[in-house]
Amino acid sequence: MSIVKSPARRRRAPEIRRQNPEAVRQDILTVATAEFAENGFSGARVDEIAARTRTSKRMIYYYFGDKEGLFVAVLEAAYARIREIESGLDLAGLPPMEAMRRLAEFTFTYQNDNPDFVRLVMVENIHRGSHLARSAKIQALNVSVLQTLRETYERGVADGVFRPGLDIIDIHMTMSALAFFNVSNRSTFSLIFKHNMGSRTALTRRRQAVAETVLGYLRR
Amino acid sequence: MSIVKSPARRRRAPEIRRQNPEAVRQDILTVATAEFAENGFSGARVDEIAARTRTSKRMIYYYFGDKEGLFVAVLEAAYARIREIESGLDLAGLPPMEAMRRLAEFTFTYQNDNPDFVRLVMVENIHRGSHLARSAKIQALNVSVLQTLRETYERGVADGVFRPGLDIIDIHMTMSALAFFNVSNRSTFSLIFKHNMGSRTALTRRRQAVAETVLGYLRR
Amino acid sequence: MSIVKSPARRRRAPEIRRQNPEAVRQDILTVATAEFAENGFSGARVDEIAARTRTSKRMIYYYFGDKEGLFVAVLEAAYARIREIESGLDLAGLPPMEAMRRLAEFTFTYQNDNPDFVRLVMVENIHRGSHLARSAKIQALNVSVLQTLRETYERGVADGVFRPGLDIIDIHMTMSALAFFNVSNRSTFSLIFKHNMGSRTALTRRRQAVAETVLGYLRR
Amino acid sequence: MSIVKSPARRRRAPEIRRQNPEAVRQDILTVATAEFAENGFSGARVDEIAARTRTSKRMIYYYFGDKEGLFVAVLEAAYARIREIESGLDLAGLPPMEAMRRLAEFTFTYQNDNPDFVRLVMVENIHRGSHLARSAKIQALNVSVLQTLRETYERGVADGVFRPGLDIIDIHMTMSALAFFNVSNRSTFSLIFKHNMGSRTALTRRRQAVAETVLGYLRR
DNA sequence: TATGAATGAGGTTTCATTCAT
DNA sequence: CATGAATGAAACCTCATTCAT
Repeated sequence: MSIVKSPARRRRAPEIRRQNPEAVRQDILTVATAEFAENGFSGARVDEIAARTRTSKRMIYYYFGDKEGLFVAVLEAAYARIREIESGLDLAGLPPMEAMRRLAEFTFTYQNDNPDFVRLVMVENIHRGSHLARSAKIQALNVSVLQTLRETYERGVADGVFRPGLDIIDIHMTMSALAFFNVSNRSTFSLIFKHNMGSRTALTRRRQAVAETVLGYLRR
Repeated sequence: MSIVKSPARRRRAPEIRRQNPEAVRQDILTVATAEFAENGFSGARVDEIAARTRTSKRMIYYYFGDKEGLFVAVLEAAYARIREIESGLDLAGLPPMEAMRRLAEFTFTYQNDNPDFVRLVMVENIHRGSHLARSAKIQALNVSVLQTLRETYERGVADGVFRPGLDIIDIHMTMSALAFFNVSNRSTFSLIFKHNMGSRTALTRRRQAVAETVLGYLRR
Repeated sequence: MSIVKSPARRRRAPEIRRQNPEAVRQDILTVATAEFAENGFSGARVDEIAARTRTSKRMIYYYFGDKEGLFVAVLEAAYARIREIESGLDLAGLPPMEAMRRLAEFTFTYQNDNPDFVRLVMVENIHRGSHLARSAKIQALNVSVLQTLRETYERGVADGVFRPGLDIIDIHMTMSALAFFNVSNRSTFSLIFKHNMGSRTALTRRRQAVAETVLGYLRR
Repeated sequence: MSIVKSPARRRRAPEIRRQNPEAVRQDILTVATAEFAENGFSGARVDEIAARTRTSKRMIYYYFGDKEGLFVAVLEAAYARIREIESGLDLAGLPPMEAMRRLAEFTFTYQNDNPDFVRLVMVENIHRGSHLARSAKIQALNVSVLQTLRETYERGVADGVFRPGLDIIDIHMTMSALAFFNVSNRSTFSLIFKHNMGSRTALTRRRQAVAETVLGYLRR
């Protein structure tokens, strides 16, 4: 009880609104991911995000500070997801050639199955990485890929199946580029060349072509 | 737009401001290209474009109808430029392997030299190609590449230097992807992997790697 | 006529809304002066100002950029008014003692008749002069007072009616302080000492006391 | 208030956080005094005050009801402090002229050493004394000054050193005005006249000039 | 054809305050 | 007593677009 007269207390119906904060955060993050992926940073509407959430607009600012803070959190979560799955691939147990094909195909499949991730990365690149640069977490997340790739490549060189002297980053870039493009440029490419890149058969064919291309580059 | 700090209106004497309408259009288009490429569609500001133009906002609406119409025109002009240069490459005069390398390297170089083109395509893909779909001109512009590519490929197959049975679109996609990614994802990639993709030496190295990758895929 | 189809044109009733921009600016400025004087900078509401104006909120931003820009303009106008009247006092035509009394009384009367000016200066001081510091015009406006004061003082010293060796700024400060306080601290002072400082007789008495005080300080 | 960047909640063990309630009140009051003095009533942020406190926002509302109640308490405490010191001056032991000089100089010095007091009074005047009017304590606090002043003045008149017939409140007002202005209008005055009013030498000089002015008004 | 003025609708953000535990 | 979570209302500001001359 307050020791001074309490001014105008509004009693609200006791809805079941008590949530655990982590769930609220997650709810916002999920909705925001979709909205930013769909409309870009400037095109996304905080109002729209709030409306699709179980909480209010006010909570978005409570948890994430501002629109940019929310976008940074969305990016971090998106990168965290792919890197986590990636590190569970267990490539060490496969022969180098197999392992490389597996990695290339995983990259391709993941990005095709998760166009939101690809679109968020596109959006962030339009903004010249300014949000990623504000994130402390990002740096730690992304080194593991290169490590895995390096081990596999070196095994392959030792086995005599891969050309020596290649740059790990080059290999990663090639895999990423071929996988990424298939999602990122699908709209314009399909439109211009009347080629449906999203069909099941097209995806299967292209995934194989991509793996071939990568392996062709590596092969002795 | 605000007029802050310039409340004193200067009534300009009706000089002969008669401009060549095509020049006005071009002026607007040039400025708009930079603005859309820099900030995306939603992030671009009509006011900003008008301010950097030698004409007024009214003219933008007069010539292009609305912001979307302007963006469509910007896209059309950007595609027209690359296709025009592409068709001047004269690949028919070169042996197939050389011609393919030339085409891959040109694609890579052009996109690296014209990041605005790449960024506009990214932006349009974020919008799922909706503006391109409104354009009548685009369709006509982009078939020629495939034609050139097909001829070169078939010459190579006939000469026995290329594998038969490949899909022309696959080849084009591979070239585009590897060239495009180098510009489109430069910000995030550089940031995450601490790898400067824009330096002169990095570009030269990567261009060669890209050409190798493409040729490796084609080679018998 | 536009060369492209015009999207959704809303025809508004042809109200008489065509204003000359200087009038619009003045209208906003007048209303804003009252609002800022009444509620301070943070307490003032742009919405409220707009509502009392013949134009819209949007126009405030069009002409003044933001709330701070508006406040700066309000301050500039307020200072301009008092300095303009001040410079019309024609003190040079009076004997020094008379001239000083006239200046002290004018200062007192003006500030009592224009509490908004006093309150704006209070508000600006709460903000540590940050808005005034942004104004280019202010500096030029306020030198003339000191000049007038100096001439009068020196005439008085020459005539043997004023003590020599006094600081012009000290004299100005004393006049200002005594006049200002009567308005600035009226609320708290009246409340605490049960003394109505605003009545006609109180003002007349106090004005004389203030003039006496200033002249007492100057007198040989 | 936002919790940004600290999403990991620390469930604190229910330590013995039992604080002396008076200490909590004082803590809040100290912080609030600084915040209100710095930013005015509307400009002050309850969140900010809470953040700088050793307790939580809830306690502010528990002890003071609302923002206005807190401001009233801040004002009361500020007035209580100056009046307490004032009553300890022991002017009765000094000859009238000395005593008056002492009082004028004390007023000047106290206000210059306690700009927060001056600023709070400014803020309250902007609000037309509405908070002070709500306070019961204030009235009792401020009569003593006049009493002291009256005794001193009458002694001076009896001694033949002061002019008879002056109004006690006039004298108090003159002292207050000259002292107050030096703090209240320092920002704008310094800015406009390029005169540093806060330096040690400027303060010493001005204090003397103020005392002279007051005594000049009183002197027979 | 050209320009500054004008605007409705909606965008992001902030604030004092209250609730559940 | 104490704390983090929650919130409605309203604040400031921006945007694409149109109008009057």
